[in-house]
Amino acid sequence: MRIGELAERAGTTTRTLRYYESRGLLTARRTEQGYRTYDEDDLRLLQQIRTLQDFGFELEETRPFVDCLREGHPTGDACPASIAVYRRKIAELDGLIEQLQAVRAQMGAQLLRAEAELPHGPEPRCELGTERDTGTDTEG
Amino acid sequence: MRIGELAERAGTTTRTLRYYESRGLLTARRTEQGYRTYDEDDLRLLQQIRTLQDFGFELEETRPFVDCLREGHPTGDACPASIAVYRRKIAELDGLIEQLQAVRAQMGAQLLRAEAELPHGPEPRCELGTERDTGTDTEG
DNA sequence: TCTTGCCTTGACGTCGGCGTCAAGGCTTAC
DNA sequence: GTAAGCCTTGACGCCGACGTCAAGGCAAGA
Repeated sequence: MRIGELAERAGTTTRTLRYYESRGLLTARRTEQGYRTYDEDDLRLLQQIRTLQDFGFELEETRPFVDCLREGHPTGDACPASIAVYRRKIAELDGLIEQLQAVRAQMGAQLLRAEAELPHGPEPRCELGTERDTGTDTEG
Repeated sequence: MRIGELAERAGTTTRTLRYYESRGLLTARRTEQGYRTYDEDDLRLLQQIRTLQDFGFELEETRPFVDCLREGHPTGDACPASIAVYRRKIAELDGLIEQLQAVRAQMGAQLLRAEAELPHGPEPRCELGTERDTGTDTEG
């Protein structure tokens, strides 16, 4: 298939595929006329990249998975290098989540304080019955 | 005080302060020589901005807090507009945390699966005695 | 033949929050 | 007088993952 079809099947754009190629992640055969052509393996490789991107991976971080697939493994994470990246990203995620939860807690406290100090009391944003609940729960 | 001192006291750079000024967030009086001068109120305003930035606010989102302080309120969140931003950001945070936790769970599962399918079993990354500890610390 | 629609390469634009450099002015110390 | 150290404005650079535009080639259909 050519670049337009691959892009559409993967739910992305031709620009993105050319960009991946420029980064050395997605190579293409060429027709005599210079058109890029791809096969189903390329589609799988591309889907792997997109999945990881959706997970928040930077492009460079997808490279071990791409290499793994290129080596003939059935999945991109069937290699130690990919697994190492998984581990690193999970640790990053855990740290980030922890940070965000801390910020969330601080902001929640600030909000409560600020609301309490407002001249006219806790601003009735929208009347959900009474003030029994603000709708936000602080579960861990 | 002049820009250098303010920057240092706020733990930031002169470039940043000029940038804030260009965005209309931090105004300055001028000496006859054209030097920017600031007072303690400006420092407080700047600290407010920096705190919010640390919370992950975009500059534009700090504007209501800045306006609030300029109106003479003791804190930047003593105004309805600021509180509205708090609420929005908290909702954003909650959504983001939820997303990240979902991604985290998926990646954890993927990692387990991939490890299990590795030829030589679950890769002994490094032998830390036994598996008594995963060693995650919370960086600042 | 002409239009339509795919493809090519190349190159500049975007966004946010600054970093960094250039060229120069003011003041103070030596 | 000159070097140091502050300040000024202006402008380009950076990062990541592309978007978008330009100018043109190739193929298929009316």
